[in-house]
Amino acid sequence: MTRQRELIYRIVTAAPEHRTAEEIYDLAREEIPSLARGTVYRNLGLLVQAGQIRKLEMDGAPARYDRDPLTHPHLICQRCGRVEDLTMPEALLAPLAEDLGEPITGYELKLYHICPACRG
Amino acid sequence: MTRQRELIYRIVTAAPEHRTAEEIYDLAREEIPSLARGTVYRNLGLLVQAGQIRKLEMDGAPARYDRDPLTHPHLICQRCGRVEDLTMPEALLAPLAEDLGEPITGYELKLYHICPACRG
DNA sequence: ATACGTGCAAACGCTTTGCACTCTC
DNA sequence: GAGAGTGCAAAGCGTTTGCACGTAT
Repeated sequence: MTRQRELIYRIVTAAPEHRTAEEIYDLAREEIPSLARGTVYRNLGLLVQAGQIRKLEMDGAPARYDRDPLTHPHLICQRCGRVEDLTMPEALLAPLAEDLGEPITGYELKLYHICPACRG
Repeated sequence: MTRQRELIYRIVTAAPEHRTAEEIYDLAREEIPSLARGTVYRNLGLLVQAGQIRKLEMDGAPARYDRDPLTHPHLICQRCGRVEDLTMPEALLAPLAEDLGEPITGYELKLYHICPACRG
């Protein structure tokens, strides 16, 4: 754990925000101005691989990073891209998986809305 | 509807496959060899906007196009990227949306597995 | 003739990567 | 002093776009 990686991890996990690599990069440079963008991407990748954080691909927008590595659904504002975590009764998905007769290795559920702030 | 757009639409809707732009481009050039990649992207975009087909963003892989424009879940092979359509009892999502007390403008549900072919 | 669509190639945005250097153990 | 991690800049990849030309009304 280098200073850089520790900082990046701290930024992702400190707040419930789901930030983009660029946002993390900007925040991190307040503390380590020499930090390189590549280092941010590299470390985010490593943290994801290590199961410490989660990457959220965003449909035509930069990916965002979630401090909670466990699978759970997200509520996404279609206007500003803000992401909120949802809690999902596992029971909800079970019947669907059962119908398939297929072992499911994971899932991804995104709900879209216009957040109160954007609704005005 | 030009010849090119008609062809692209036909390729997407003819088969249940969820093809990438590149695959569609290759297939289309068998019929119109002069077809440009840009034309494929442009027309796919227009068809999506017109609500005739649906674009499926694929998490770090090229997008795929679905002949069914209606929202429905997908079963995706993590190894080869193959996509199958699922039918989702609307009733399943309703309680979740209700809990939010938020108007949902859309959803996206992806289930992941290793398809029989890849499982060997 | 007028508007829309095409082919081509260059640009774009996000992300990854090769490299030489610098830490750390 | 060996191995991992960094900063930098260039490349990569899927996709988009500006432009001049073609094509269909």
